[in-house]
Amino acid sequence: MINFSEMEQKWQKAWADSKIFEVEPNDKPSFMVFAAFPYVNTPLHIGHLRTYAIADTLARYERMRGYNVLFAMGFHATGTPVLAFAKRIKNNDMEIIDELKMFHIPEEEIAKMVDPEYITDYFSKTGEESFRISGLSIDFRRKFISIEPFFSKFVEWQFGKLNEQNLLVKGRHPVGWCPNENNPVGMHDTKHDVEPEIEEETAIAFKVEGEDAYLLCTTYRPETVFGVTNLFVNRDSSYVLCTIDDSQKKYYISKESSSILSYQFKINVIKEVSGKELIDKTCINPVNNSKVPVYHGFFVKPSTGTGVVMSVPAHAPFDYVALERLKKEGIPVPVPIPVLKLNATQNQSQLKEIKEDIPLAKAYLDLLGVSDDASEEAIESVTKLEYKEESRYGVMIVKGYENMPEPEARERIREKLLSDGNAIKVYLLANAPVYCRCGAEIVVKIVDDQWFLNYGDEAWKAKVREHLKSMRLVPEKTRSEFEYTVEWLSLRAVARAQGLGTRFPLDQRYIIESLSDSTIYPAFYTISHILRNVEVEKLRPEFFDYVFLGKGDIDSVSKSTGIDYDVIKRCRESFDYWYRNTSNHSGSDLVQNHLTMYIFNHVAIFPKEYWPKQIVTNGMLLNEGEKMSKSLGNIVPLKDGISQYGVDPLRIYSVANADIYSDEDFSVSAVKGIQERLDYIYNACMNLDSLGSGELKPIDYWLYSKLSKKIESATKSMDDLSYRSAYQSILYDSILELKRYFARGGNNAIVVKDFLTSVVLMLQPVAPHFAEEAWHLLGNNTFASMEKWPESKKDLINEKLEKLEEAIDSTIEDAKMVIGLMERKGKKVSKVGIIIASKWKYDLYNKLAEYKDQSKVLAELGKEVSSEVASKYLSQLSKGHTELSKLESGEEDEFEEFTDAAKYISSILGKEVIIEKEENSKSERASRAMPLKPSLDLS
RNA sequence: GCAGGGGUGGCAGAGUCUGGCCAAAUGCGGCGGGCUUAGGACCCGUUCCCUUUGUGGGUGCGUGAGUUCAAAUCUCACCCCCUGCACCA
Repeated sequence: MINFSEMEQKWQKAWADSKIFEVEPNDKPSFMVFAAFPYVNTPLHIGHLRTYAIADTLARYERMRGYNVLFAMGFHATGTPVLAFAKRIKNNDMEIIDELKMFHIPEEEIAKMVDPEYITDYFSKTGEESFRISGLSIDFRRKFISIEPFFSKFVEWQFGKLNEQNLLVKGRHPVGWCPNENNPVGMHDTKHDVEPEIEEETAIAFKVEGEDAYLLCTTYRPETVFGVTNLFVNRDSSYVLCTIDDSQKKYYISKESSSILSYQFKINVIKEVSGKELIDKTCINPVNNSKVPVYHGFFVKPSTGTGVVMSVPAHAPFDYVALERLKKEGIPVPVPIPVLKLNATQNQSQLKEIKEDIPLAKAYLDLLGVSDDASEEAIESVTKLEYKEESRYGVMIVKGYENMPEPEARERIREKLLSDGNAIKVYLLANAPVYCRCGAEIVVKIVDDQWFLNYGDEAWKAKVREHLKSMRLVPEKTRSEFEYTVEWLSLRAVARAQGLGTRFPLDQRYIIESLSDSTIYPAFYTISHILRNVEVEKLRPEFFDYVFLGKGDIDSVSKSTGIDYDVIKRCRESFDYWYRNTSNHSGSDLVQNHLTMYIFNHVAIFPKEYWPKQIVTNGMLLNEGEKMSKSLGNIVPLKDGISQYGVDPLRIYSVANADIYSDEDFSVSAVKGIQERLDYIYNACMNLDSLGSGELKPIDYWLYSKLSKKIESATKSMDDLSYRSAYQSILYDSILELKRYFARGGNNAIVVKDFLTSVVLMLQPVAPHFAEEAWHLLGNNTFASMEKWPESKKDLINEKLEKLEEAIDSTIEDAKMVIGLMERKGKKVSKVGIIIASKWKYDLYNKLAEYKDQSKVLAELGKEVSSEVASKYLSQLSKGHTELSKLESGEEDEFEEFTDAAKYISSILGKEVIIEKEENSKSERASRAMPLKPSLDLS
């Protein structure tokens, strides 16, 4: 068995010593590969390997195809995670400490991780180490961390460029907010890690009759405003009359909501009233001026929305039930007014029959058997079903909106209400209540002085859309997701109050948000190693303008910045050379944010020739069907995985075992299977000396034919990044072919060496250490990593021979089956007769293939066979509709090939084998022989 | 809800774009056999059902319908699963 770790260390050292992956511009075409920044506070586990292994496979392949390839990497450290990490260590949080111990991080190191700087330092070092032992062909000189001062200079320049184009805007934005701590809250700041889900709702104003005031109702379904029969308030709650923002209108809303909404609006309370007082009032429906009374709604919660609800008993189970309960109290209640019906033609709702005279809300209550006095949960479930089905099958019956599907009507009516000034937008927490870790209940706040990057800018979007069309996306099916994201991105907040990173140039109080500072970072790889020797203060905008945009000239830039002429020149040349042909690699989860922003920012900042060319995304590596996660404790640290299985088997597994886009499951037995296959190839290389020499036999040509085809198809697959199918053929199939070659009597050292040489070179991109080792075993002394990808020799492809060999295999299969049957029946088989079809059968076969018409073939029949026999044969051939194609081999070829293979067949079957021609055979089964399907006679 | 991906044999996972050579690659697992002191490794056979001196038939690729001489593959509807939905890396 190969000692993987010994072998891997040997070649990693050799690559590092020879600096073959430290690249500079030369006269070859360039190709630059980079993979998403790993975040610097997590040790790498085998789940991380996949993206990098795929990127490296591409890098190594393109290198073999004649490109000068740069593979670069760096680390991401901006934002709050590193700070949060340090805080947790400081608080002696055992969860995180145990996790670090799982990665074998010594306690004394963990102790030092109270210092953020130490964290980034430690993980960037160990991270690099992990990349090195993964055999990635990275130019490590260019590594940087996103919080290094020289990178900040670059980000400042980037934001300057965005600002020049007016893409940075200041505005309002709703966020989850803790009123106690006065801080925005994300998922990580809440109890039980719930994401505060902010929902935009409509609040419709109903004028109070005879009073200069409105009742403000929040609703999810503005389209039902036409069906409002009354309003509901809670008679036991307190309400206030107030103004909202600068409007002159006065509104009644619940007291609780007035304080919740005060984070969104300027609310000025005029007076407090009780719910009871409101019940005496009558309101006017803004859409049809109908008079609607105000009732007590048992389900109305003052903390939800505005604490005022519009009642649509025809379509809302709660409203219907509330009115029924009031009826029992002897209060006269209104008749439901329907606004939509279920579309009869498409209706697949759970309602078995729809009775026109029963309100849908009632129909759904009956369907689920929920009575008027049921629990709120029960009514809630009816509501869910009804809303879902009405939204799917419902069409409006309201005048002016007839037959309009419900979702469309909802939007239209909402827009109308807003533009007429009859409604206002409010934000609610959809999953309220959500609590901050401090215990306070979270509200929605609108922050005013937030800076945004305006991805909604139409001109910008248009450029992105256009460029996206020309980009290569792998796999292609991610395109629709990109397109969707381009449309969906609008304002993105780019300034944060806390965290590591670059100060926001337009307001020094803020830090640039951490996804926004890493959108064009790959460009920095082209010059980062050069800038290591330049003082940070010298990296003024005009330097970057020249390097990335070609603005100005070296002399003046050199004068104003103090940077050496040659350094500037070298930077410009390096960027211009490397950044034209790039491939960005990442996990598929980044399509919706980072990767799309990557395109946006490039398009905004760089000249067109440097825009992104290719994005490759891959699925996750799972462990036993579960995402590898700290909480599940199923993480295999990368270093452990490598020392246990060897990095090459892991690389092959993560690159070639599954379709690139789908998630794959980590399987120890599959990795072992790969080790064994590498071992087989390794041994084959070792044992070349024991093979013979001499003239080439058919089986040698067969192997050459297989090899040539393999190179051809593998090359195509590699070009398509279909690594799975490429390595299926390069690794798995090659071994099956070699095994068959030897079994079939192949024994030619030169042929096998040619075969292995190509296979080993083709393995180089995924299994570089192994390939180097095998390459040297085969007598070479160069680096396989720098060799050329093998060329297919088309003239060695021999379909005829392959068909004949296939015929031999299928004959063996048939014989095995029949022997099995006979022996099960107690008949002993000692001899297998293989009878090759007569020449005339080949002739007729070819004619039929050509004419596709039996009668035409029969018309030309010669004397060697009766028309009766011939037509029977022909009809057998045309059985099934598969088209026949002309045979390349004839009777003689087949006879010779089978004769040659007799020993092979005999050895597999364990029986004596006799090959004969149909015309020479005395067997009664002889006539059953067909071209490439000899008849069998067992005795 | 919106968007994206997916549902194939005991399991994993190809095949779907470009319909036929697909009872469906490959791997794992199971079973039987060989080798071995034994285990591992390795090698051979087998792994939907029926039938058979053969290359035949049936059922079958989430469910239902359709197109076609022919459907895992194309069309439509439905059901189910996974992922993402923003200021968070």
